[in-house]
Amino acid sequence: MKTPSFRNWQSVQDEVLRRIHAREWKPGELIPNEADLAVEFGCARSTVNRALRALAASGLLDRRRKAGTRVAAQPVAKATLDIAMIRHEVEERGAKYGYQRIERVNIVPPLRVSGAMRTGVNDPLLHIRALHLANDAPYALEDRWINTAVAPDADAEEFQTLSANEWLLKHAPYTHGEIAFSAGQATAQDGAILGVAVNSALFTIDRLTWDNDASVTKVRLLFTPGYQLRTIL
Amino acid sequence: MKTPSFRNWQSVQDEVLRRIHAREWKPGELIPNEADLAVEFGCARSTVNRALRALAASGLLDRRRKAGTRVAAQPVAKATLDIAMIRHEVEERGAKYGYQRIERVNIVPPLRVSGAMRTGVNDPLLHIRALHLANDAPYALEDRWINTAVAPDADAEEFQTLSANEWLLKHAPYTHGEIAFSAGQATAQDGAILGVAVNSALFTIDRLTWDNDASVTKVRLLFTPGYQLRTIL
DNA sequence: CAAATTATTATGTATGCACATAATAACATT
DNA sequence: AATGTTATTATGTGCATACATAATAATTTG
Repeated sequence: MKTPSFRNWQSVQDEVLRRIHAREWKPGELIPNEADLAVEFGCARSTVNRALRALAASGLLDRRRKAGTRVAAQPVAKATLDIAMIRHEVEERGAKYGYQRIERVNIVPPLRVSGAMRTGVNDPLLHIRALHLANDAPYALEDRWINTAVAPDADAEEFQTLSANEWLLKHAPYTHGEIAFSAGQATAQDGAILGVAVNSALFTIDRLTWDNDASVTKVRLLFTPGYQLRTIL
Repeated sequence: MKTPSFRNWQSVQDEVLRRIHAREWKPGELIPNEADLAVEFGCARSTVNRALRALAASGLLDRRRKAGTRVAAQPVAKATLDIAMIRHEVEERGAKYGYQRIERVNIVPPLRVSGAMRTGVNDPLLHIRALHLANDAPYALEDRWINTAVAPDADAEEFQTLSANEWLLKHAPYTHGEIAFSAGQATAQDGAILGVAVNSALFTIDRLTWDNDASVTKVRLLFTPGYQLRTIL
């Protein structure tokens, strides 16, 4: 039985996936090492390494120096979500994007906000509430705090026609962040703005971004009922 | 001004990130090409390529043959979620996992299910409803359809003590899938099982997996109020 | 036998070179 | 000026070699 030749990393990776999928290589078991696979596939060892690297990053393989490479015993599926600017999201759905500022104040935030953002309890932050629209209908309600110690230019921005997110993307780079997805019930106030009944289920995204050790912005987005975030596995 | 030497791909990548972050290389602009960066950094061109590759995959850079490499004009943040088995999710939160089968029948599904799974309109599927528990309290309600043409051994499984997801992970590999996150309101029936009021907001996950062109399983998970899915940016 | 040390192994990476490929720029033709 | 062809360029990749590193296995010591 002559093994077909796999002369590039993509076909090596496809064959590896095929063997995993066909359970020729079972979860938890060691697979042949790079050097042996290179001989078998008729390619260079670094080509095998290149093929296996992404599979390890995606959680399908578990690789250890000396111990070798195993098919992950408990594969954890990974779903990657693109967190796009809301304008793009709306426009990609073929709708017309709109934005309305509801409120903009410079105030001392509640403790849960200053605590999360690690700002001083008496430090004022810029608080902005705004509504995003799709075809003139409410799409998402935004409640945002901006740390003007990190983004001082925000103090001069009205955010009347430009959303804070679009402004921040241009003026306040972040190094990392945290994001959470949940379901919450509409309050009377939020429900009135979004045009939905009290206690409607709203898909909720909470996000906090950091520039190294300093928080940049903390935002809560409430999406109108029917909103779905989709991706592929 | 002597440029420090970056002798490995990680430090090259860190420096590239620093320049992007500091807006030395602005969004939308071309950055020096690989060969020039290699000279500047005092390393091999393939080391630069190695460093830039992941940044392109993560959306920070936009790379084109001949045109060169640009800082992405509109960076799209990517959030990667681990879709773990519910048992692991519960146990990682320090709780005791529990499982209760509610129902198991072999029936012809509604059209929206056979349509989504691309099975015949008169083909019976295995329908399983089950409750996942954390510390003996409801955690998630599962409503699942299994395509027994693809996973015929499921016909012999009772799913009395073992959840369908755990069984499928061992017996029915999939090649790809689709997943959607949303917020829905609890019906009277589901609310009663989950022990929550009608119209409570429930975080909802819909998932459909495929083995090449054949659907494997379609599942809807309803999580009790307070559930959050978190990750980092 | 247990603990410490050494040897070995498989992955991780850097390099230089060569070739491949997509795609832009330059040039030629009508 | 518009269209077609060719040349050039920057990324993408394969290869062979060498070295680095983590970590397991084997050997040595008490």
